[in-house]
Amino acid sequence: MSSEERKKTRVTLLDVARHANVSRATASLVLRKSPLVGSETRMRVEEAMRDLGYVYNIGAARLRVERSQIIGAIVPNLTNPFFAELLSGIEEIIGATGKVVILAKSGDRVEQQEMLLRRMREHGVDGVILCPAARTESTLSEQIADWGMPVVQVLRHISFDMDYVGADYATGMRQAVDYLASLGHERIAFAVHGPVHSAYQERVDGFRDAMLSRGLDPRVLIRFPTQLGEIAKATHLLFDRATRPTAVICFNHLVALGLSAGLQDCGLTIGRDLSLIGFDDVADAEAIRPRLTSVSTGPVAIGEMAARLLVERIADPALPPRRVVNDTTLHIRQSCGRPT
Amino acid sequence: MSSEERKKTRVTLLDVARHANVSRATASLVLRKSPLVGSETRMRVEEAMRDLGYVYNIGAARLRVERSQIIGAIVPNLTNPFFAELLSGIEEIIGATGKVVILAKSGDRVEQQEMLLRRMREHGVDGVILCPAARTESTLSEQIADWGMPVVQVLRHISFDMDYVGADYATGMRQAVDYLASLGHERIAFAVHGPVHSAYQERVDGFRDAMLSRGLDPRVLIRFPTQLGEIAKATHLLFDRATRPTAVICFNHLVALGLSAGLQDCGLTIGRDLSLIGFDDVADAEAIRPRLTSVSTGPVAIGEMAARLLVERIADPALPPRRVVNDTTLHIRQSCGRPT
DNA sequence: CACGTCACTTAGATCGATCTAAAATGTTTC
DNA sequence: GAAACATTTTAGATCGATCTAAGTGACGTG
Repeated sequence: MSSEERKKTRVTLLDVARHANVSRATASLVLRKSPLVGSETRMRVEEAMRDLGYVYNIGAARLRVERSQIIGAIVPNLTNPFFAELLSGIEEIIGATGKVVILAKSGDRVEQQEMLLRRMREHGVDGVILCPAARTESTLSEQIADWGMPVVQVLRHISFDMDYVGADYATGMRQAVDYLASLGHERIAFAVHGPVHSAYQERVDGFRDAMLSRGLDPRVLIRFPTQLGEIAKATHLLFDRATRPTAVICFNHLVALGLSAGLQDCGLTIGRDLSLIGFDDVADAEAIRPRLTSVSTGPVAIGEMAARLLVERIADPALPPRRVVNDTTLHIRQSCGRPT
Repeated sequence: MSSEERKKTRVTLLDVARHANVSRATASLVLRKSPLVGSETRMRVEEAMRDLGYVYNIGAARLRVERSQIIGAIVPNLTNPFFAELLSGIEEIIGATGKVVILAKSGDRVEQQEMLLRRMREHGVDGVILCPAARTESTLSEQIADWGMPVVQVLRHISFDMDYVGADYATGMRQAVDYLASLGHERIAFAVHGPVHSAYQERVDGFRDAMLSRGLDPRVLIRFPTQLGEIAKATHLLFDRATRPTAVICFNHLVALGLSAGLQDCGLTIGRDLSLIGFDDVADAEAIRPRLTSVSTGPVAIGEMAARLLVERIADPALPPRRVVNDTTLHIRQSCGRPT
């Protein structure tokens, strides 16, 4: 019990076994709650574990059984609250199953992502939840299959051969466009930013399709800087073209936040001078003023679902690949009005 | 090379050795870049590794050497962007040293935290960065010492015997109070929320000391709900007392965001009708309108510093405990004016 | 009383790396 | 040509768990 004795060498199962007058094998059975051991023996062993302050060594166990109880999560970055919420959902579910999450950010760089995947394999992760970096080759999925590593794609996908959890961006776009159109808007811009990936493409395509089916001009894509601070300063991009839009749909929470700020800086009143619709709707969104009408994609729920899928995939690698596409909902608040 | 052969049994160092016509020991030396092996042999082994698609098994290695290359990070939650930024800093530094971060959230619950610490010990983490849950007993530090586990406290501290990295909340408070006082404010409220812990206490004490040294009444502490959505709705608490404050200092980013929204909902103009100062200044802060004057604590830098300290602590457990207290800076923007 | 059954218990091999101590090989030196 | 030395290489034990296959009693039965 006292700290000095234990400090040098960690307490091992063999120590426990000796202390309880049983064999290592029996102690191991107690550890794994096997029904084979007698209740009197079980109690003796459990007491010995407490007495000695025994700590299970998962690493050693993993050498025998093929299960590390570690899963990996790779996201582009963490300062974007959207990914933080995603991660929160992942950690919640994985933690509840007794596993542990290794966290890493790729910075949307393919080489970094490759390095991280290797590192995770070295750690023997049971599986990985991956939000693929922009420009990830689809051949990565073959490599992953080759490695025999269970992987769930989240938010973005590079292959149909791996599980995927995301949101229905196209429908979200349609909801936004339809709502604006119903208010009478015709010149609607889509404010995009960041690298191109499947989620980007789906939003852009969704925007175009929704606009076309309304008979509206789908070509007004305006590209904003990546950094939040720069977006507000670039607000003028909205007005640099011949025909000025009466409404803007934002690519994500960052763009919405930036433009909301930028428009106010220009002295414009959102919802009156220009209508604004956000995308993603992270937790902070409800505290922005003016209240932003926004398409919600539910990052926490996506993270939870991805974690569940990964757990199932690990349990049964032969399962056919599944795609879970969450519904989006349009939260109508106060940033949209009739065009002027 | 082809996927079928390898799928059953993972490629081991022994396979590599055989393929390169050397012993397991030699292959191991190559792996660890020992200068002992001849350059011709080294090349042969490295080629074999590539040919067979060998992946290092850290878990197996860890059984011999006492180093898992895993560190743990425990934070109260992840949806608060403050902690997400902290984590981003941690991951950045730990990742750069070739280690990996296990992430977990305690939900500010002591039992959960205890369970997580145990789980991390089972995984043999080399050390832990811990933001202690509220109401953590200071005896935890003795247990941790007993375990011989390197731990760095971040943002909150429970003991002087462990390393600590945080921000100088007291000085931050003084900066805020001084600034408001210099504008002529005398009735300044401190809007707090959440559980009580060292960082909470330091802010409260800092507020009181700063107010007292200006000869102002330090007793106006107003407690707001924990959830962001509730804060805005509770804004009226500011005006429920006999003498209404002319300025409010916010406990953190969430309170600042909530009150900023709530005040606007009341039809008040921030900076004119009431002055508001934020605390923490996460990345989003620069995009809030009106621009919030705010005390910045630099979460990313704190995370980075904590990670560096942990790495040093792991390298030399005998080091005396250190405390790193980052300076805070007051970012003056537009949410404060003269009292009316 | 021998034998089969039931309920536990255990010895020893095993997972994939590292480490020690010794062996093999090559090079100088006298 | 042998001893001394430097340079590489290796056999085998080891880390702490799990797993297989076999062992030990106790008990009931024909």
